[in-house]
Amino acid sequence: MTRTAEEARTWTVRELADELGVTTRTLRFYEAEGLLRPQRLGTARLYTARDRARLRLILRGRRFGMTLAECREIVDMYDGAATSERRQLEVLLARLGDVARDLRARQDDLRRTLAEVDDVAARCRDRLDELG
Amino acid sequence: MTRTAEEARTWTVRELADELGVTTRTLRFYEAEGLLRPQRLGTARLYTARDRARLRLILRGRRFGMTLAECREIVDMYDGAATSERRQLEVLLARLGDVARDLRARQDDLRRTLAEVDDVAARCRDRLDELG
DNA sequence: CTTTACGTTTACGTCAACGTCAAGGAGGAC
DNA sequence: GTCCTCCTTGACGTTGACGTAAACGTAAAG
Repeated sequence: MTRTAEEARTWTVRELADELGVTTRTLRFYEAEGLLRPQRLGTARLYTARDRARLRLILRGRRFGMTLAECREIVDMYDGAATSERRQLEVLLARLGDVARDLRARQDDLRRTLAEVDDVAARCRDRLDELG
Repeated sequence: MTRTAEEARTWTVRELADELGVTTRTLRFYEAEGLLRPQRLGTARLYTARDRARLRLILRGRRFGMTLAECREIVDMYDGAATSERRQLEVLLARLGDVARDLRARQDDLRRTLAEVDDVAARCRDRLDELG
């Protein structure tokens, strides 16, 4: 499977939905919200590797508790990275900095949470040991 | 400020809400949902350090996209860690393991996301360099 | 004693993110 | 042809997590 072959591949709604664990309703909803713009083959939707990549980004954002509006901002940024307009690149770079900062804050948050959970687990084990 | 002094301190709805960046409506809602059980001074709510700790846990869960039901499970677990019933401790320990696994998966997810964001930012900078 | 600034409960409203249902088109199997 | 299955587009329903408004209590300030 060459690179071009992989990138030329397309998906139907069902294929893409099943692969990424969402319903077809979700895909249509995202399209109505302007997050995806699959091509059409007649009336049927046809998703490219690019659409698939966008969708994966969106779903990851959702897992982090982002709203669809925030997800859209992110995926649009990824698309904007190919521009050649100086001003747009600068704006984009600044936004990316914000996003990165936010992500790092989340990492810290997550680290603390995990440490606490591990701590509670340790206390549990101690109690169990005490109980023989 | 001794330890006991700090732990003996109480908060009104407004104080707690303002400090943790939520509305009083949210605190009352959480109470109605059984996530918080502040004492009463007459009819007024009085939150202890313990309530505050629970609330912080809940809010952190929310930031991670957890539902209130999931948050409740977590905070109840923290409370349950002091039990002396063997069976309950074992169940709790197992659940904690699940939670920890999930958290670690999220960490990986975050790491990948951050790497991608950094990558896009780097490509931006390259483009800017090319443009002089 | 009234005003002002809180607090309270109860009830209904809202918004996001879909689910669900109805009514039908397109294309293959038989 | 006629099923059958999958797809389509609306349109309305649902759920979670609050917001908002009404109607009232309370306690300190002037």
